[in-house]
Amino acid sequence: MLHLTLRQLQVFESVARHLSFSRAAEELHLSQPAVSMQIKQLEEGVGLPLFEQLGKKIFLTEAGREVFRYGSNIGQQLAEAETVLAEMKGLQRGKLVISVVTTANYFAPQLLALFCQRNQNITLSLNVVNREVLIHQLTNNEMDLGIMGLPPEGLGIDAEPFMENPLVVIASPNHPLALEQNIPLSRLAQETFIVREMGSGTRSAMERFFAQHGLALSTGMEMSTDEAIKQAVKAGMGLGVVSMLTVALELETKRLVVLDVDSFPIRRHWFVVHRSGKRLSVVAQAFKEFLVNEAAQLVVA
Amino acid sequence: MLHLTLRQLQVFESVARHLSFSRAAEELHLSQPAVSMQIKQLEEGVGLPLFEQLGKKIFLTEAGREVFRYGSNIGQQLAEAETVLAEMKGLQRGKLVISVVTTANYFAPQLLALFCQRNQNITLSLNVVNREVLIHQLTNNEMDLGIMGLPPEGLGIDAEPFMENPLVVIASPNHPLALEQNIPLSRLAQETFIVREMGSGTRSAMERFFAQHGLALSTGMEMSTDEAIKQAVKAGMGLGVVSMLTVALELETKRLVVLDVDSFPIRRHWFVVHRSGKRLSVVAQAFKEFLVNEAAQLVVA
DNA sequence: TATTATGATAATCTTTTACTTATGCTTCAT
DNA sequence: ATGAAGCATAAGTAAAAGATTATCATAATA
Repeated sequence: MLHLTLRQLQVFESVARHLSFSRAAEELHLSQPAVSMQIKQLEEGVGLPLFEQLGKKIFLTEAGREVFRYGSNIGQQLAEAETVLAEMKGLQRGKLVISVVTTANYFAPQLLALFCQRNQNITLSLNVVNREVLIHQLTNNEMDLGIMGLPPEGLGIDAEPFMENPLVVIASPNHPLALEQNIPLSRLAQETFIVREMGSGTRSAMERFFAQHGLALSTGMEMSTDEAIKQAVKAGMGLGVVSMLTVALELETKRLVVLDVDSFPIRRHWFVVHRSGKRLSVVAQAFKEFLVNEAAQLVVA
Repeated sequence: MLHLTLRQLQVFESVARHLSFSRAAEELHLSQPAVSMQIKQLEEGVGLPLFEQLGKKIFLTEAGREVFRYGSNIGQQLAEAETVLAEMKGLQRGKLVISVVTTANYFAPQLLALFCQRNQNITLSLNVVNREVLIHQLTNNEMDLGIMGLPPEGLGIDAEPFMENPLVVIASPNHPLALEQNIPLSRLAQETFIVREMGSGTRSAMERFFAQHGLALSTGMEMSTDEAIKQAVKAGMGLGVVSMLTVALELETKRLVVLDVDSFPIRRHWFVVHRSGKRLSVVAQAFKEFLVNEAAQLVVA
């Protein structure tokens, strides 16, 4: 094994550049013998003379030229590493791995795009998965931050709310209840609901809500995306409970209406989550703060 | 300036590979705290955490991945340097810079070719220059070895003879003296000689020789190569004095003849030279020995 | 809940590193 | 031939590097 130190290479580089021990010593603010010793040790480590002295001039040997070449490469690698790491300390560079729950797909991309726009040179990876998978990723440390509506408890997860997430009842504009006001909650017991699959955060929240109010929920089809629920509701196959954010377009274009049911909307929040105890990178920390401080205004607008 | 040591990188590499401090400690035959400390110091030097611990598993941070990448590159450079240098210690690799005097161009390439053939992986650079330039290169250490017929004295040059270099008088086959035998040296005083330029080794040797024998040399044209002299002599423009080696072909094909002059041939040698005190590389040393031991037989054959 | 595995921390010791100054030797230039 | 320049060598020193063992904290596991 080649035994040498970076210090030796550094001193060697200076000597090779000046072709003078004394000049190198000056440059490095060392005594001349200190330089001689470093070179001597390097030569011992390498096992070959690196300089030859003829008269009062010194020259690089062939071996010296090789060491110079490799030493330069190494120096370059170090310099490059230094700048990259320096950039990572600031916000100039970094990688951010984010997973969001299916529903968040309606607004998360906007936020990420905006954040990346502000901080160039940040590489981003976005995964859209369902709640269960996200929890799995979270416990396995496969991501930096997650966005979800219903953080699991007791799994050592830090969750911070950053935006409202009202759940509303949607119906086709042709639905009998479409124009009514102050619909009593109990009235919904007669209706059929198109719901998300088990394990979905929206589904859980919805079930809990109805249970709390002593209502039996009659579920029709199960859909694995909010998009599918919207289509089914549009087609008049029943009512739906979805996040307000997912139906902005449909409301505007009158494809769907929000029913004015008592106790609705269900008040929930979006949370940014990460495994507790995880040391967030500079970038991750910045993104989290970005969400907490600005996301609410940005998405509304 | 990024402050880190190769030791730190080495330990880091092991930890990153095992994703375990304890495993790395085993591999490196160290105690676990020793590993912890190296990593800690590296992290301090870098200014960023390289690992994060979640539960009892550790993960590389983004910064850690970068350090791993650059560290690997550096390790690779070191390994490559090691093999190259190891090869240079043997004869498996090396570079040889040779300069030869113009006349030696008639036999030096054969020798070099043979040497390279025997020792693959040796890079060779051959310069053909005149005597003055060669001496200049020699004093400036611009080459490893030189081949010349008349080593300068008093310039701190080591010269070792390795092959005979007889100088003969050549003439056109039609020359009046062509068929004569035992031509007295004095007879040459009536002839015109085509000579090499001043500073040429052959020219110097020739002048010295005539002077020693009390003869005035009448010179005609000056030529800067032996080839040109041969052409002029062939054309009947005068006599020439050249190294025997340069006219082998012309003698065989009767384009030229060697005159049988008393005291001729001038007995000289080819010398392999280098600046005295120069540390010859393994390759240069080998080539020098090759010349001294084998060149004579090889070129004759 | 007790055990075990893993890493962090503390105290300590030895060795090596990275220098220094003083001095000597060689070569070049005056 | 004498001085100056340049590198090597020797002796000495303060700091650090690189370990060790012992102990502690934490989290997964049985």
